[in-house]
Amino acid sequence: MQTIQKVRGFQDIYGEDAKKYRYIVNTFRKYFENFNFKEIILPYVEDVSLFKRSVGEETDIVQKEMYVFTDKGGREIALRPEGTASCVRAYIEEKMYAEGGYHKLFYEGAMFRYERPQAGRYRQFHQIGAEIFGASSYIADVELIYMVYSILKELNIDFRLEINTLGDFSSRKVYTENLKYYLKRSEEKLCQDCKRRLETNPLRVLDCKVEGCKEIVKNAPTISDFLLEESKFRFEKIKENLKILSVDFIENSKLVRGLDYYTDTVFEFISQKIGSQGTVAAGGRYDNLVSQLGGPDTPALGFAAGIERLILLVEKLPKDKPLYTVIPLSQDFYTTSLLLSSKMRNLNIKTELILKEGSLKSLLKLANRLNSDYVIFVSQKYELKDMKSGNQEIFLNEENLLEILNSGEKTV
RNA sequence: GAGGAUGUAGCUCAGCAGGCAGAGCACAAGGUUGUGGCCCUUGGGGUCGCGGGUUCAAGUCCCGUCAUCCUCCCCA
Repeated sequence: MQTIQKVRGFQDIYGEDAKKYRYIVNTFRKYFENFNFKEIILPYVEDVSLFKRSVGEETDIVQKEMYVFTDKGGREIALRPEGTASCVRAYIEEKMYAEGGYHKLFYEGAMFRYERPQAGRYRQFHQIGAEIFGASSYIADVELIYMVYSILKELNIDFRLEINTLGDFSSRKVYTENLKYYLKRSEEKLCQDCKRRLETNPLRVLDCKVEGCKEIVKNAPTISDFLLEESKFRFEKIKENLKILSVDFIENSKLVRGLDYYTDTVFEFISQKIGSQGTVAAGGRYDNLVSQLGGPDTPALGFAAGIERLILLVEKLPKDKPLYTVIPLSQDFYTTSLLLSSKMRNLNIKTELILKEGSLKSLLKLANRLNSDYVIFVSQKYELKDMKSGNQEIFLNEENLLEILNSGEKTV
């Protein structure tokens, strides 16, 4: 019979990777909790137009990477390619703004983009991210960056942080026109990709790695000449405060983001250890997006991290609890073993009850492969064996054994 | 969407002048009379990714296809 394989670009995450996945998510959640972000559990599908209007009609994500289908009611639906759009939609639709103040939300889950699979890049991938709505102060930018920085530090990942400012919508628009005008004059010397970028996203040309393009970009107008005082002030304050918080960063005036909605602050956490330019987390401010999607004028900012990419970078997992493996020495002791295991688990002891039959040798071998720290042989008596030292101690009744286990003193 | 590499045992891979499909690890049994790891012996395991073609003969050559990895593009 022909076996069925998983769909291209999709993956089963199990074993060590699943452990890393959970560890990463739990670490993020711990910080979200401490920074008082509230979880929002979002749908995996949205109306296609949501992404067209937020991510940008011209972006690759919308143009060629979205999973789009028509449902039985004739609705044009997309599997979400990112989380921010849904978050903003929910903020508006649920009228959170009506409560006043500001809102700090986080989400986690699968995203879908139809693209060529690569290391740390899948068609279904997972992001964890957070958004802040209604906070215009630069202190929000600082805190968001600081939080992500702290999380990645705790995960013990090797990364660098790059930050930039794109200015507000109008000055960015003016700048983009100027840049385009400048690049047009040297269009012939640009690489094929950049000729295309000139039309789709001129800012991207700044980031091109081709020598010829780098040469042209060198004398191009820079965004800083077009920034409003307000934007300059924000950026300076952010840098100043990040330094005070001991956050290491690199100012990269060529850093641009692929999504259309960013304004002012943008940042990227990059690790050299993975390919594709190595971005593991990124985000920025998007002060116009909420109103653009029909909500009240609301400043906002956020970030998202790619969990698969982080899995590639996490090396050490926190230590597991010690494992106790219960081996009944014959079927006569199955019931006794079940009772013992159940009592151990009630004491919050990680307990593996051996579920198969076989020679003692094979069962002990199995216990060894399960990385058992201790084994308990069950017969008329109980024998506690320390797998590291090989020492054993005999207990004549369950009570005495449980007492020792509960006290945490392994005398063997 | 463009370019390149690779698919042989559960895993890592060898085999290519077309000529009986292999090794190490893992697994199982035993050596060791219910006690793991180290060592030794023996054993079970394969549609050589899939489909077609060339040939007396194809894992090996040719075409197609699917999948994986890498470089771009793009993104987290």
